[in-house]
Amino acid sequence: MKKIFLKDIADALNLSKTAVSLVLNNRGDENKISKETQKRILDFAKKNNYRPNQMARGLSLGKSETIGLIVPNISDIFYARIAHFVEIKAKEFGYNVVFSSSNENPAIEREMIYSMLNRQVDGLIIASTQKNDEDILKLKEASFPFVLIDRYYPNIKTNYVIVDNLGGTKNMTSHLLKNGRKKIGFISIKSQLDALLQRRLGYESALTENGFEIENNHIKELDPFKYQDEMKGAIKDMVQKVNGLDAIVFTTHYLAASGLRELKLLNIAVPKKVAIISFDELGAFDLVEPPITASKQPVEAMGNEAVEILVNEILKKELKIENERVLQTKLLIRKSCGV
Amino acid sequence: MKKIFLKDIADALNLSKTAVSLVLNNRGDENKISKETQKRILDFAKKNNYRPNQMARGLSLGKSETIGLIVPNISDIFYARIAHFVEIKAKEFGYNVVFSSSNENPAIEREMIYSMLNRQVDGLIIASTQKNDEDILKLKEASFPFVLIDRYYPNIKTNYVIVDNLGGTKNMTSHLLKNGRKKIGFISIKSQLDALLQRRLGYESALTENGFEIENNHIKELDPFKYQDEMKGAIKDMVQKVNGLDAIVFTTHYLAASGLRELKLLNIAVPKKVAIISFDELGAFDLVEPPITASKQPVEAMGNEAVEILVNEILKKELKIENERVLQTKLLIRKSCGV
DNA sequence: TATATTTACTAAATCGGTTTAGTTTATTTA
DNA sequence: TAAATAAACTAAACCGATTTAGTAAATATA
Repeated sequence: MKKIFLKDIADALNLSKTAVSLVLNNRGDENKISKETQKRILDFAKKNNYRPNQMARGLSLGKSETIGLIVPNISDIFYARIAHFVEIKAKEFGYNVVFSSSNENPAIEREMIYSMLNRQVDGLIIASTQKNDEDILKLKEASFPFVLIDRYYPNIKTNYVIVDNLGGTKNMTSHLLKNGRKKIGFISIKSQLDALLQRRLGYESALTENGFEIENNHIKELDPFKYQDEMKGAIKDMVQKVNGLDAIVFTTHYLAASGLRELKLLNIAVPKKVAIISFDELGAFDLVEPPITASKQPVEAMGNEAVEILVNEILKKELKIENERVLQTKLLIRKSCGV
Repeated sequence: MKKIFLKDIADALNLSKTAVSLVLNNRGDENKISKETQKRILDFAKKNNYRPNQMARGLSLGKSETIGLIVPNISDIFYARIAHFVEIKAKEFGYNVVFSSSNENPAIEREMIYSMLNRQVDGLIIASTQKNDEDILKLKEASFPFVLIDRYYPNIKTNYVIVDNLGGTKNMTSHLLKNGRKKIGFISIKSQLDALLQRRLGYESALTENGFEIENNHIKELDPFKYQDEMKGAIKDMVQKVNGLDAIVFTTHYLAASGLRELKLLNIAVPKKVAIISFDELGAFDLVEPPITASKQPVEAMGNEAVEILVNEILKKELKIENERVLQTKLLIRKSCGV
């Protein structure tokens, strides 16, 4: 079963490449290729298992029916799930997905963007490091179809699909206050990401709106690559030293997991002494002890909407609609915040 | 900043496309392009941010510097992590990665294989549904470079990287026996996957080697798509009904998680009444109550080795070495099996 | 000084598709 | 019955790279 090309079909049937190409692209009728010839071509192609070389096709058409997905880290279950739903939705529209991880490094992200452009992806979905204003602007100026997901650039008007980080965290913090907690800490990652800033603002606004002061030493922002080492100190400071906090808001699932791990090692009772709550969750958060209350992100909707917006953008001719979607998180109440 | 092509560089510098192409591919010296001309080309290309169209390049070269990765489901953390390490290693060798999920459907897997071949991937890494003998054989006959990962075809000689499923499960079962458990159950997925068969054999051989009978009603194989519904019944049968088992071996992380969930709902004490142990683990298995003893798979090594073997295969000229790698799992002992 | 070799390039073919601009033959229409 | 139209195709250009087979001018060798 050797590989067969357009020319082979044309030669075998005594036709031109043009005729064969037209028919195989479902444009036989409009180009008045006789039904009989069409059938001959289709049958021969099927029998010989013809499959067009997508490189040649892509070169000729200037497109590839491929979407590029750039995420910080595909082994983070959050982005893995995004990728999963992006892939499913993309396939519905006939697109394949190429992915790359930037590892939170803007230089790698830039490299990935251009590498994908060179590979003629038809559009990009990017969960950006948010330090690439320049390249995002270039994409925009070039009218290249793209959608930001999970992270966006507040100062650049683009299509994006994000969640309401402020609202979600405010909600979480209010939940703790409602449950009687008075001294609530906040553990996040040191980062310029707007999502994390918004989460902090959500925490702060819940406090102030409820008549509490914002205390700087109730807030810890850990190094993104060393948070596991820094967690113990942070928890000790907040809970065991002078602060005596009775609750902690974690801004990511991995911080919450790491935090709980340290709380257990330090023998601090959760939620009795300290309640914890997490922005975003892991599949096993209902199984840990205690089960962790968390704001669940609508990952499936995020993936779906990003693809829908992108495909629309790819196919559209002139219309210039900006799609800015802010989805809501959902608080899953479990036992880590007390009753 | 508009897009620039090889021809533009040639025209601007009054040179031929040939010269420019040779220099940009680092073959200026061997083709006696003067140092001065080389510098002019390199400078101009850099200044104008030239990036070759990879479709044209791929068409011309018959290769794409891209590796295809086909997994059952990218949102399964196990495969997400495989993808992560595959991507990192591939990048080291200068390859990009295209991924697709087969959703355990052999028809989709076949479609993905051919779609990727049409996109001129240089090689494939496949965690197969294991129901595609035909296509795997075709790949082999065509001498197309590929490596199976996680799942292989016992009857087809190929490159593969898998783990010692039998040994790992035997080890797990022995661990339970050593801890004094006498009536050990086995919960798996109904499937033809050799990995799951081996895990069952591992369980059985540990039992027989230690003088225990294999009891068919101690073994449950759940529907892969309905295991969450079937889990409660399985646990009830095994623990609460006549069987009165005192331990359960789960063959995947999601079965263990689901099983623990039901055990908790049924108020069955773990490990006091029933010990549990899991093949493969989730990141939070050390945080759940009780922390789950599990066989950890060497995901990073699997990804790395698969890529190394594949790249070797892609680059090699004649030599025909079969690489069959069976890696060992590592038992992480936690509290779910008793002391 | 005539010939051979080297240097520094280039023209054109090629990869495998798509597409534009025709062409030939048969059928209508005036 | 000649001119116009329609039917059913095809030749060749094109996408943007790589590569083969040369070539003209400069230098070396006999």
